[in-house]
Amino acid sequence: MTAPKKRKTLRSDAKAMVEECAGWNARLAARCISQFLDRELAQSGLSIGQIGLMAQIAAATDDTMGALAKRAGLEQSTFSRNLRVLAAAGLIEIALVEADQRRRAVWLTETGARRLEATIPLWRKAQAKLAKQLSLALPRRLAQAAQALVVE
Amino acid sequence: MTAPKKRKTLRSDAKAMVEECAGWNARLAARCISQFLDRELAQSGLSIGQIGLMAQIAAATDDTMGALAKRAGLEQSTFSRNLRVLAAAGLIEIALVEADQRRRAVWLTETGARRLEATIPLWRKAQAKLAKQLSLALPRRLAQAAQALVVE
DNA sequence: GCTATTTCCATGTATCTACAAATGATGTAG
DNA sequence: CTACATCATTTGTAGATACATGGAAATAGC
Repeated sequence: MTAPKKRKTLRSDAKAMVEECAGWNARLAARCISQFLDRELAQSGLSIGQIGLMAQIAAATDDTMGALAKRAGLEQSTFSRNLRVLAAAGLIEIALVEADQRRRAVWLTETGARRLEATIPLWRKAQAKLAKQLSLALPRRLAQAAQALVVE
Repeated sequence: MTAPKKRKTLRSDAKAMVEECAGWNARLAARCISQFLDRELAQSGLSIGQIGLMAQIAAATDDTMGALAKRAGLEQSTFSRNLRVLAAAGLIEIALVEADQRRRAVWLTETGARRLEATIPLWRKAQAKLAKQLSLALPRRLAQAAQALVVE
């Protein structure tokens, strides 16, 4: 009647972790879905991440960077850097706010707006294709619940 | 009876995209959940991503890198690079397979195994805390469904 | 007004992610 | 046995992500 081997316990614990960990599963899902959409939308020349960012900007009315980052659920520093890629591509513009020189205002350029517009039908098609394999309510509910975790 | 302004359409389309896009929502959820877990597990000195990787390795029996990457749902190049961080930290070992010098075998070091073991109770606590705010079945089902998208 | 604090954004640093191409080892046709 | 295809992994390149920190502008106290 010796004690069970530690390593065997570790292995089964690890297996449970892999199967059940919300973080692992959420990231795995995000990777797979992003890869799928990136491939479906490859002809647009934009990644699904960039499209999402542009949509965030297009959907906003007059927000500055901090507010946008928060709504996007991104670290302000991450948001800032991601925007630079879009700005370098000529899809958005970033400018100082007259009234408060700390702030930055962001908007789509004409080019950016056209690109986003052109991408929407492709996105709809891809999203529909996706919906055949998984319930779209799933990621939506998950995102909604997850956002509550990081209210600071 | 003029045609509606294009930009207005774009704004509402963008709003729908932000709310409904499975890719955006999945990534948003993954970010929030990972941030939450990283903070809960900060004292372990490991990120939830690293913990997940180590669990994958511990759960496997005798796989080499390609197979592991596939099960982890990661690009093999991504997997390879992520492992290097763990190897540099002395948590895993990577070695050539005798029989086929193209392949690499991977396992936890003694240190790595102890670290993972020590982290499991913390992870359980964090996961339980998480479960109070969202159904753990949600990410699990999503991951399962999403993996089907990228079978090649 | 003038200093101290706060606010907003950018940068330094490090990891995660993926696609394309390169490298190196093994298998195979002739 | 040699050239060629195939396979497993790494490297090149580029973007995404976050924490800690830095720097400039605005606000609060006095």
